Amino acid sequence: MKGSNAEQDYLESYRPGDYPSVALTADLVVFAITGGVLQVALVRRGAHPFKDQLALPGGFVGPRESADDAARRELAEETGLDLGNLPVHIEQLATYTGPLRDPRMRVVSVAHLVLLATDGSALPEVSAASDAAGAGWYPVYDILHGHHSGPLAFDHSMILLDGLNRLAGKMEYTTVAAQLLTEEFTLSQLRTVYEAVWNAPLPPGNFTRKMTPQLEDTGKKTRAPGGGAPAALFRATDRHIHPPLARPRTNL
Amino acid sequence: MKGSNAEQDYLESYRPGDYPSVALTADLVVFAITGGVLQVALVRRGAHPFKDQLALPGGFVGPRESADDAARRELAEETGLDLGNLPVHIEQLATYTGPLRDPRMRVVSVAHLVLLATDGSALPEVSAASDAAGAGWYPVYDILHGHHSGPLAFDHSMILLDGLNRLAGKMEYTTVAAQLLTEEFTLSQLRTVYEAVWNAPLPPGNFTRKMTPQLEDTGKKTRAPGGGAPAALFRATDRHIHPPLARPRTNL
DNA sequence: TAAATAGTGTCTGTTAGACAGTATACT
DNA sequence: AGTATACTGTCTAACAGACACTATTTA
Repeated sequence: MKGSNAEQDYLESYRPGDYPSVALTADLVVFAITGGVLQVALVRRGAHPFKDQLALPGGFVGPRESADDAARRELAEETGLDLGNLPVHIEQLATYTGPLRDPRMRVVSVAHLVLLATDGSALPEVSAASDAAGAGWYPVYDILHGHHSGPLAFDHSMILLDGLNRLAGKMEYTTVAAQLLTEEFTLSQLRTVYEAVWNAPLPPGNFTRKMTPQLEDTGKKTRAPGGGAPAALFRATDRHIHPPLARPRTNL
Repeated sequence: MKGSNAEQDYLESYRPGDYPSVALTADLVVFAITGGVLQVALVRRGAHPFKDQLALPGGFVGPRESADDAARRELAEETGLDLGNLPVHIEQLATYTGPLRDPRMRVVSVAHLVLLATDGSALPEVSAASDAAGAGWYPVYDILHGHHSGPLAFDHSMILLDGLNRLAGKMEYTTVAAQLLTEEFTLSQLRTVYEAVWNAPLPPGNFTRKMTPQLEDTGKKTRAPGGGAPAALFRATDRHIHPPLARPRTNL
């Protein structure tokens, strides 16, 4: 049943017109931490529809790549970051299929959640994409509140909110938060990530006690930057936190 | 900037050939409980590729519907169930975009997790789909182990596994498990659902104590079926369980 | 010395986990 | 009566939450 006859057989089983076709894009919700604030990478649209409004970066999925491959390629293209070197966390978020979400034509977007590693102070370089008049980092909670910006293009505000909720939820029971930091980090830095994403303060002492057994101790210590004791450097493990870390009331 | 000129403008901004197009399907991971065992609805393929192998039900997303709408329509068509009446839980699971997952052409599948309400004994009716030679319910863990069946068509084994993991994980911190039962249910029935999905026994006493405050008490009681005290009937709420219910070692 | 940060100790209230015990119904 | 199921009580160990306290560094 596996000769060329059978092949001929099923290759005829679909004819053009039997099925609707759609354009497929990979959209990116790229998060990074700066100054204790959760930031998202956005581009400003140069063309209609939603001209001059902010949008998530993204682009078409090529004929021979998966959506995840496309997400990696787009990330490199739109931000100039090379994923080969940097430890970048990418996971599929959700797929948005509303038939009218793009007025031009049927576009289905597979959204991806991307976490960039930073040392908590310097932003990773962001270069403008070819089809965007500008690109930059924006504080997530400001964008979601619509401060100084207005809504995002298409249904990107909803995608961004879904991305934030995914990240915030996953941080309760995994150590994903470490993906927003360099390979070695202190518990203070990690706590800063939690506070930035959850938009709520956490008591330092209890945070240390809860997280320490979930991480790998490198044995190294930091030199204290502006006064204070040197902090131990940890490395992330893929452990599940059980029981999860309790999240305070959401401050969105 | 919003006149018909601008409209003309952006309608020209994409020409055929600028972007690759794909066929979009909605695939269903339909779960139900019978006899304390988690079952999944599968169809047997009548055509190549993967002829005569078991597959998840699904079908093309129409030009004017979202993937979620298509999932609801397919569920009604393939199982003969009317979702207007029954309380059926549907949520998007993930999207599978590997360029070679269907040898005939580029097919992107948005998988959905579907939970059918049963009383724990009778199976919901399943009628064969038009393009499938047979349809039925199969124990999930048997299928995943490949007992008496072999692997599923396409990448459907992975989709099924993802669906199981999503459900099992969500049951730790929500009351989704109640979506596999009728509107009013006893704690024993709910515990049966947990045991079927997690494939592990749970101590009845502690389960009752943990779950009772998460549910709405109807005040009613069951008549005891085969000896034993009458059980209180509860209704599901959308509460988050905090802290989550601990899951025993996975028995997959 | 003063200030800032890291990390530990301590106390209390809550809960999981284990399991015994009691209550209620059917056969 | 015997049995099966529902539910509550009890005990212990572990943990969260709150907060004080010590230690180590820089200015």
